Amino acid sequence: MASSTSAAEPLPVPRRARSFVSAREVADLAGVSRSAVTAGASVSEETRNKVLQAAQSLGYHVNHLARSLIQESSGIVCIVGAAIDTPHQSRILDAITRRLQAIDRVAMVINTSGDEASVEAALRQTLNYRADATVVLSGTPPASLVDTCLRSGQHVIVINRDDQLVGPQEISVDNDGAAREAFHILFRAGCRNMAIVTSSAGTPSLVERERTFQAAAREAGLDVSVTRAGPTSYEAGYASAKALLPGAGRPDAAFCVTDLLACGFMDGARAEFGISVPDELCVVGFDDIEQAGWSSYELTTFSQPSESIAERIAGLLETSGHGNSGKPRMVFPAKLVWRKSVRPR
Amino acid sequence: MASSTSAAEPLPVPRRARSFVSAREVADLAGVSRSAVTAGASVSEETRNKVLQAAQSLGYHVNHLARSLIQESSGIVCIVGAAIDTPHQSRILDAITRRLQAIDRVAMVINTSGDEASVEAALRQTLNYRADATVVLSGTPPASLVDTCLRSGQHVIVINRDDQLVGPQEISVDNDGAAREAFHILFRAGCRNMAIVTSSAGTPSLVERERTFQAAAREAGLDVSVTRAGPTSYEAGYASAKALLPGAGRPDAAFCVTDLLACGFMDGARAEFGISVPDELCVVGFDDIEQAGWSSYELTTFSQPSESIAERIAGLLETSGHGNSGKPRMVFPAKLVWRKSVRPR
DNA sequence: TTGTATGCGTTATCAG
DNA sequence: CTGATAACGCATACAA
Repeated sequence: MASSTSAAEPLPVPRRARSFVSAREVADLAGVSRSAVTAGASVSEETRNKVLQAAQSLGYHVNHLARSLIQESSGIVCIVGAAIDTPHQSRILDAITRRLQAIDRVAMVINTSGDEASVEAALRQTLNYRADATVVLSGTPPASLVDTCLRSGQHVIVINRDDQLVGPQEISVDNDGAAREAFHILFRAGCRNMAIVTSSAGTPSLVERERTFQAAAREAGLDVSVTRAGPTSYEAGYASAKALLPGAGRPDAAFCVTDLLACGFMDGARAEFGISVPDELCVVGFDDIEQAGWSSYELTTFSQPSESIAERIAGLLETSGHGNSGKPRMVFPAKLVWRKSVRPR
Repeated sequence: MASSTSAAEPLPVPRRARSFVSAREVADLAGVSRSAVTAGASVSEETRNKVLQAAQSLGYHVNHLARSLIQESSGIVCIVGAAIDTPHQSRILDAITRRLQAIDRVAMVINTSGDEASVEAALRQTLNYRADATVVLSGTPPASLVDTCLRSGQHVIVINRDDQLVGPQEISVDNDGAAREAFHILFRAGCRNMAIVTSSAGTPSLVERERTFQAAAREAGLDVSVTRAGPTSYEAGYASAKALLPGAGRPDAAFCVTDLLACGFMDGARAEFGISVPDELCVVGFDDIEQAGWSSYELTTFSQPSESIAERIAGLLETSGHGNSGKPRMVFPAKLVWRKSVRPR
């Protein structure tokens, strides 16, 4: 300890109340050299133990911030997403954060659900904290965002966004195949007057599902109606039912591009018109959110392989050199989950 | 390019492919001093513009990692939570991340849903990245976690955990008041044979709701049964209904300590026994998750003020000195949301 | 206003 | 194994 009463001392360091201890202090307490603290294997058992004990008693934790200054990797991965309180998005966020931890990365989540102005500010965080990569979940697409990240040489991974962006690595689900399959199971169920229930959001994957379903219908010589009652929500699904199901030429089937829409649609059909599913109306959803399996819905839908997507992200992060090159776009199949909202056969 | 064939060159700096630009480079391009780049106000309009333009064209972003090395604050806030894919938890996570961004902090989320072993590892991240604070959401309680953080002088905020921990600042919801109110509305609805549906998780707030409800019943001279069919989930609620509702002395009311349990319970009651809610069975939930408002449930429940909690957290972070002292525990009321799962009057 | 020095806690390298 | 030293990018203080 320095003498505490010497008044003449300049005391150059204000000695702010640092609560974290440095490797230097550990070395001092252990009575070893500074290098011995962070040395990997080249230390004797005894030295190692002294260091460990000192670190333990002082509560030492490596400062990743300082480490990242020199190393190429910060260990931080930014997850940019909107509507993370939504069943599907929260599940994928859950899967990603778990995976990330498993490979010793940490997730920094940027919520773009706020006002659009804050998106820019939020994005800056990604760069400010020198994230190793940025994962953009489907949703409101901050178009300039991806570009800015790429310009800074960041690793960008984009999920379920089929835009023509070059640079980012893309992971998505086979929306086309699923939409086509959705049409066929409805067709085989005998439905000939189908409707598409979607939202006004214009999310790429949603648009694709709509377009492909419509194309499949056209090929079969069928015309389908499209309803857009608002954002991608339960309420919009309910409102769609209210708007679509009265009248004479009531549809006998609905392809809801999202389970949330589907749940709302089913509830609207039942509560407002007493329609029975699947006897009078068949419904197919997308995402396989938890609620799709609840006994009030028993919704036939397509599951998004959250775990596989998260695993893939982890893989990309681990193998990636600095470039975004090499890996092609990855498309996962969306597996059909048969429940009871479509008549069998 | 350096000559690639000169064998004698020491080539001291490997010059790794740095993708991020430093303040030095901005200064060089702008033709100003290094200090001028990060200087706040003491810079001429002209200099400022040159700097801004250079920064823009180079794609410069301040390195928070380096900055945090010298400053007291890293701007990082750790959110530790389990089951973030759950309606209630995901909503609160959503609220917190939004608030945090509004006050220029960034959320690092640690998912403790994985194996218990990873919790320790995850916790270390908090310390490693020198987070300004750690917010522990209700859920699996890593007991030692809080302690370790506090020992490192970290700011710890704990939500809905009424343990006797000293040190952390606590934010919670008035579980007692709500549970008591739940009992009384069921009592006033004429119910005399009540059941509590809870989980085997042992989460502090859930335990409190159960205990208080039971106490209120006892005061009124009533005996209530308690069912625990598993974790805090829809399935457990469903299973509880299956276990509880056959038999002779079937309850006429259930207080489900969570909306997820309540939804499962209602579905079980209807699907397995054709019981009508609220005519034959009244149900009260807790959390006011989105699904509680869906027309298949119309669940009477208590809302957790996610936004207020998030706001409070932001407030604590902004005003807090280094100590955890001063602020008392904050308890928010849980507002009753009347819907249709309890008979009126 | 600008240049320069110093420190933050690491990692990496090298001489003893 | 130890000690010394050079980065890393920024902030801060001080001198020009």
